[in-house]
Amino acid sequence: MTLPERPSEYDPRAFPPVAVTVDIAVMTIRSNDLQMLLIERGEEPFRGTWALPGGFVRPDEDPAGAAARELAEETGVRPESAHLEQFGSYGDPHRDPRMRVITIAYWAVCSELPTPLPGGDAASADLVPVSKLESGGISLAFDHAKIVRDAVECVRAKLETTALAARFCPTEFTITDLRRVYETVWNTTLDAGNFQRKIRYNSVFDLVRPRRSEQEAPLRGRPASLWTVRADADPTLDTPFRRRPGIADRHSA
Amino acid sequence: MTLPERPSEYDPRAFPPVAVTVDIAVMTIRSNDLQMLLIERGEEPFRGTWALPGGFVRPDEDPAGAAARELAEETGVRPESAHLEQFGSYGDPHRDPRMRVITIAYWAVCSELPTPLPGGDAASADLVPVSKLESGGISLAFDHAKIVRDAVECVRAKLETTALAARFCPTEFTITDLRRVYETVWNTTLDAGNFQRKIRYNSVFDLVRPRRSEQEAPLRGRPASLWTVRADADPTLDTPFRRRPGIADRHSA
DNA sequence: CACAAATTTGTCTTACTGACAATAATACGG
DNA sequence: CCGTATTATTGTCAGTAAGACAAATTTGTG
Repeated sequence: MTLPERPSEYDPRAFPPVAVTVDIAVMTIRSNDLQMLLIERGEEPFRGTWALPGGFVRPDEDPAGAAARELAEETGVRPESAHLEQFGSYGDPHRDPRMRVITIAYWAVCSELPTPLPGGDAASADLVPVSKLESGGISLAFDHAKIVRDAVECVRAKLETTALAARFCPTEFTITDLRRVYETVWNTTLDAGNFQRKIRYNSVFDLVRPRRSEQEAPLRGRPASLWTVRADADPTLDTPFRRRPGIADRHSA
Repeated sequence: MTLPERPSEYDPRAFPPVAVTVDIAVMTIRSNDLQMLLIERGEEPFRGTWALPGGFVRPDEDPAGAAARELAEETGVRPESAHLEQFGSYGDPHRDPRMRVITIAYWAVCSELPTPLPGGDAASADLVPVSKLESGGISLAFDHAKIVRDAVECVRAKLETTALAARFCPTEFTITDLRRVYETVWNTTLDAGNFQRKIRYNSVFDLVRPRRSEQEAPLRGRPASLWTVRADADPTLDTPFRRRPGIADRHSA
């Protein structure tokens, strides 16, 4: 059941107006750190405060389309080069002081985020380390702090069961690249040898070239082979990776 | 960012009206079958068609509150006796022929669902086997078929990592009760001995009484001990249960 | 050529799973 | 009281995967 049955309520204007928006938590790895794209609000309320990029769902648009459009408009990320996924809705009656706003939240993961341009309605845009957001070092507009927390947890959890980690990398990547993604996002360290084995066993990953090409990052040591993900989406891993609670924390040192 | 910055767009009435609803996929186990509570619509559109219970999010209400209220109103389930969880939003511009309606979808799991009363705005309400919904034997209003599919998958997946299965049972249950939940929801069979071991090892479950009390169902055989879940919520299992693809299908015979 | 720095492979121990057998506790019918 | 049916619980054993390391391989550099 979606609409009430009493005829008086058929008239949409009988209800106070509601706005529907999308907010997008775009994550990437930069300088060995999980970072999130935030914008600095140019208008009240929360002028000058950091917030998630987002915007209205247009009348002819479904939310997923709106998210893809906003992603392109505000971050310059081509929708097909990023993984975009809905993870929840936030509709506290007073989350926006101006009026009732229900937002549908998406997370996105991409490699090679173009340097953020202060386009759209944002005063400026920047990548912010997720660790700073989690430690409360940066306060966010509206209820975006909670949305960010939930988005990060979604991505962390999804690394366990799917090949999402590869979305942080270019189409071709080394196993070490992939391991660094896990280590960065989970903020932990993983044994290189054991990790190698898991990837190699997983039918989701494909060996592309036995040797990494030139000019790539580590100029010393044995060159690594290049791999890809077999399917386009984020396929589920044959055997999941589990985050172990007791693993040493890289930042605790 | 949640609202556009151009002053002309501050006025909510500049936007075509949008309605926000919640829809709830209530699941329980009845007659050894996973069943979902559906209502038969009493009004157009889709009069006489089965649909998920749900309704408007009121102006002063957050979506979770609306879901809990509708759950109580339309199914008689006390919110604290069920596990209610949001799992997605559905906002295709034409999912409701009358106007733009965005719905926030919840799934709920409970034991002992009171016999559904055709209250609220529904012509009638009934429990329907999920197998019938999955086989396409019953067609649903709006996009509720997809919502149902997603809800069932959410619950199936959540059985893997959390103690949600216990929500299908009364507070005290036997390990066999719990195993039947897994078997029913996943439509599979599990080895009783191995299942026993997993539950016993899991710190989430607590032995309550060494012997099941009288008058309980199986009047023959060795009586089973009673167990509970340690915490209130649906805590994550120490070691997850994995759905194996190749397990024998109980309905294939 | 020795060395450093990576990647990759190997070894060994431990833990968990799945299949299946054995034991324990109860009801019931003689 | 005894044997049998039935269910719950415990035990066994082989196969698989994980974690901790160690070793070998491949390259660049001095």
